[in-house]
Amino acid sequence: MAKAKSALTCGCPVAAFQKMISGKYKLRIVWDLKDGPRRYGEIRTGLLRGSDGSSEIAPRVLSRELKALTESGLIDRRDYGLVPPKVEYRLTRKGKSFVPVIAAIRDWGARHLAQANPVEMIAAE
Amino acid sequence: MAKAKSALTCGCPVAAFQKMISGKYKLRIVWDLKDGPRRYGEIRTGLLRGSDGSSEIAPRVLSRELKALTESGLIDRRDYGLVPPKVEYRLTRKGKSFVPVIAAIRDWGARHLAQANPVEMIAAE
DNA sequence: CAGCATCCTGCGTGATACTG
DNA sequence: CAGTATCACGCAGGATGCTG
Repeated sequence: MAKAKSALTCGCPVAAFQKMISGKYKLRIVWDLKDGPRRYGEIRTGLLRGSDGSSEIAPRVLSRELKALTESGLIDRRDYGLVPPKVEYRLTRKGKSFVPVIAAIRDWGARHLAQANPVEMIAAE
Repeated sequence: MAKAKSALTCGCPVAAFQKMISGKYKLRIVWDLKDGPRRYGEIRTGLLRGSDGSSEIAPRVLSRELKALTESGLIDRRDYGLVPPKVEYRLTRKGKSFVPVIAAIRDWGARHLAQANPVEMIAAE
């Protein structure tokens, strides 16, 4: 069995998953978007909060992550095409289906990675 | 709320998670180990099967992944200290608790990433 | 406001050779 | 068998400046 073995799916969804969420912000972006559409600047600001204070996020980086996520089909880009520009990103159906997975990751992380005080971290959001 | 904000935990388990499983093989190693202890060579061979045929895995790479996983507390290294060498890697309790998360990832990946034929991929293992 | 263009740097990854 | 040592490379990611 398991005749399907193309390079992308590679018989191992995990590899594809890793590629899809590679990058420091992709997971967090999807997570932040779970509450509804957000504008570019909002995402950017949201990522700074909670980050390890590593200055700012290069627009180039965020832009690429966003584009990658769009091409992955997790998020959708809506350009209102006006001046000043207004662009919103929102989760696609696929993206929404992915949220529980991130929740599982967060939950596990809160239990096993947070030596600090897990309770507060869970209550954090 | 959320007073805890060290760089490692960073108020965001996701970041720590990403660091922990960064690397192409870590997730797959943990997954392969879920069935029981495995020797270095077995892991190596196991990783080749299902990989995108990108030749072999550099020992240096596998070694580092294994060491990182050990330091993360996900796996445990047991050296039998004999000649020829025999070393087994097995999941720790923490590692075992992580398996369901990978399962969730695999499950989601099988449903949303496998354009080929998801049914066979699920049945694959 | 929401990006794109350019340069630069560190690290993850691969290949090869060697060792206890 | 289970690694370590060394070299090399590509790419993610940061910094800065500019644009429609």
